[in-house]
Amino acid sequence: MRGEQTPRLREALEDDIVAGRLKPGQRLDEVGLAERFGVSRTPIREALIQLSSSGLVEIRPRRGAFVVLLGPRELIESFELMAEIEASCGRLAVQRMGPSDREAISEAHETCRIAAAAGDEEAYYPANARFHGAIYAATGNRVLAGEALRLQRALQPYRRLQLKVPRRVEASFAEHQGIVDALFADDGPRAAERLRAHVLVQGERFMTLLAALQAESEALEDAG
Amino acid sequence: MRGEQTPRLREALEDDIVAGRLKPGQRLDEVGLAERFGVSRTPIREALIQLSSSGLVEIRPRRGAFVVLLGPRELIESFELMAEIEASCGRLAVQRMGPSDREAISEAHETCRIAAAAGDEEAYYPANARFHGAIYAATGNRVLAGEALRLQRALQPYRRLQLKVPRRVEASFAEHQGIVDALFADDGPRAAERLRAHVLVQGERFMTLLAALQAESEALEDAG
DNA sequence: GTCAACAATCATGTATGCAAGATTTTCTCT
DNA sequence: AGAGAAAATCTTGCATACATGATTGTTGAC
Repeated sequence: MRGEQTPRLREALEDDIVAGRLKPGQRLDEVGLAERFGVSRTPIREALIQLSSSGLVEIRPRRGAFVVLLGPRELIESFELMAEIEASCGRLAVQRMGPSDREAISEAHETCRIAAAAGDEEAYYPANARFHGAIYAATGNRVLAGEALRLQRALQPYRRLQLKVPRRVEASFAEHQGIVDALFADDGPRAAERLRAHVLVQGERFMTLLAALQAESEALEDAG
Repeated sequence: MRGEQTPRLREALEDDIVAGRLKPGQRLDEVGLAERFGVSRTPIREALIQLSSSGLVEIRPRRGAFVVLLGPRELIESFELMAEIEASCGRLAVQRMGPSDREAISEAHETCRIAAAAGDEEAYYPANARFHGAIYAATGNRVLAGEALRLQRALQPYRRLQLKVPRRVEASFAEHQGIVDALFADDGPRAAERLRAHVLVQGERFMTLLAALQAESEALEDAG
């Protein structure tokens, strides 16, 4: 056995969670994961601890590790934090982005346009992540960009649940257009405001969906 | 042996780092720490992994764990992130703070005043942390407040090095006064701007100090 | 039939053992 | 004596073992 299992395991689990193969609330059995990856519990535990620090996993003492399931309040608060950070990124990006940053943003935006025009939600997700990532990178602040990326991933499992919101992709792309316009007009405050609104409205859309789902499940409970 | 060593160890190490008893760049030997705390390496390792995720420790594969020593660039970037988050907190606090929040801010501010008037740097530190913490809490957003607190602690070891900057405490308190004025005048944008400036200027002061220290050490090298 | 208590089972938390990479020391050659 | 290579030492990364708290299943009483 030649070293460095933990990073690989962390990434694999992270991918599984972000991609939705491991669902929020699901329990992560150490022995099961150890068998699945062909390692002992030790590196699995270390990977889980790292994931708990990045917000994707919750470890309850003596109870085990669970894929984080944010409650409504935490979700709202997380989206608000995300909105604030994205707004900051937008303002700073306007001040500092160079030609290659503009190119990266334009390119990701075009990829979004294609996916949106085709109504291809599966393609829109990664394009959207790249678009926002390009804005983070354009700030030139790696610490800030790293925080933004971490939060983006932590919230990804919940964005995934928005699949059924009608015309979601079209609305998102229209907002992107407004953001790009502000960025390329070197209007920092406007870019910040539009990014903030873009993220907050996502959160709100999600909460609406959540309320609908809860009402539905309660109706089922009453019926059953 | 009755469970749950890891959290205790994490807190103890965190305190040591934040309080400066473990200095940036210092190596953290697993065996040594295990002996010191009277446990095996396993919970020590887990605590170190957690600290690495919260930004206080850096783990280099096969090399060991080190108290994080941010380079100039990372320091500037971290202070900028902190400034953005604090600005957001200020703006949101104006929108949402209740009477008890105002009281907590006032109280912490008065404690700062006393420490500043006495020129008591040791007392000013915790009072300053409480003042900022009261603003985070006033946002009503626990996720945001948690992030702000995490960053505050990650940067604490570097703030500590500013001890020798002349009239630092007086300048800081004067800035606090401006922040409080804006907050209590319900002027969100102004509070945000003043908080941003307050944190950024701290970073700049620190960088100036750092440059001076480096010049000094280089002069010593040349002489020796 | 339901609930409670107890026993058996299971998973986690920690300790210990071992292999491999990193570091330091020593030895050799120039 | 200094530089480089080889060996000894040390430390980390992972595997395994074991004890304790959690969970589940069973039995018995009401």
